[in-house]
Amino acid sequence: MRQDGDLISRLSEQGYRLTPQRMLVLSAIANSDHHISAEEIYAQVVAKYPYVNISTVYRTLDLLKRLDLVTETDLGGGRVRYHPVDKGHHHHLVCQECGAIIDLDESVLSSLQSHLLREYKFSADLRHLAIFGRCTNCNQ
Amino acid sequence: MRQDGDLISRLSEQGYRLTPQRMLVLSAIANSDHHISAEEIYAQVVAKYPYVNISTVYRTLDLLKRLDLVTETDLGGGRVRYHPVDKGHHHHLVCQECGAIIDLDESVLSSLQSHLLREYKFSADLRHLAIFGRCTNCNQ
DNA sequence: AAAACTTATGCAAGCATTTGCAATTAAAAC
DNA sequence: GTTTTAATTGCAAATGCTTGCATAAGTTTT
Repeated sequence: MRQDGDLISRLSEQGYRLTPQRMLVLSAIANSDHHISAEEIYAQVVAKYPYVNISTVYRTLDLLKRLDLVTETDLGGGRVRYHPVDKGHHHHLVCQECGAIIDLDESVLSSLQSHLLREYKFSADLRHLAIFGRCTNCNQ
Repeated sequence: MRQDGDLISRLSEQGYRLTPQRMLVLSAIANSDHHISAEEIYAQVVAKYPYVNISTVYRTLDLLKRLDLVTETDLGGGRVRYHPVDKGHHHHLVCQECGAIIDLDESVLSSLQSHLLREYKFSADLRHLAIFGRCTNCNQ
């Protein structure tokens, strides 16, 4: 709980206003123990402060992405999920058959990252990738 | 031109009906020289056969995905793009700054694929991946 | 502390895509 | 060749997310 101080101070450092709406979005993300969706954030925010629009949630998420404070990952299921950068990066293997999600350490993709930088001079953002496929069970 | 015979025969082999709508979607994909979007397919289809609904286009694309005849790739820009599987797989490095797209040979990810299979028993679908990041120019 | 400027929000409309349902079409059974 | 059954479509509504615009709130200048 209450690890949102970091996100909040980063925002104000950079000259952004700490509106009530933003504070609520920030603490919803910081206090969540999983990869949270915009809809889930919105539900938490509205519970405390009813007159907030969901577009404000999306705009705040957009800001946090631009400032590299949260990562955005599409884990399937039709909605994108968010995770604070300072809680560590990792990747996900998503089974398209049963929906199982296997967490993967960041290091698994680090050689790919350096390969792309060396051969293509491309700085890949591989902080939070979802790789789709089939897990052992579903691959029979 | 006219490489859609393959897609069409594959569909009928598997017992699916070859409706006019499907034929038009199929030939739009097969005759396109780039990664085509649903909206582009729809425009081509409607030009020849006006009473087609866009949901039919999406449903046909869905069918083709399930049958592994086309791949779906999110290259950014808010819409997903489609490509026939038999025209070869490759990956894309997408620059989030300038939008440049660098094509990447399939082989670049084959060692990752075998690693995931060996270590995690996960059969990753790495046929047509988009990796986001920054190209040389935009990375200053 | 009022005026001028900038930032952030709410609202409504828009976009790409999906889905439920009823109507149409084709295939299978008789 | 009807009847029964199943597959496919169109339509309209819904979903997740984005955007334009007017209002509101906060900053800066004077």
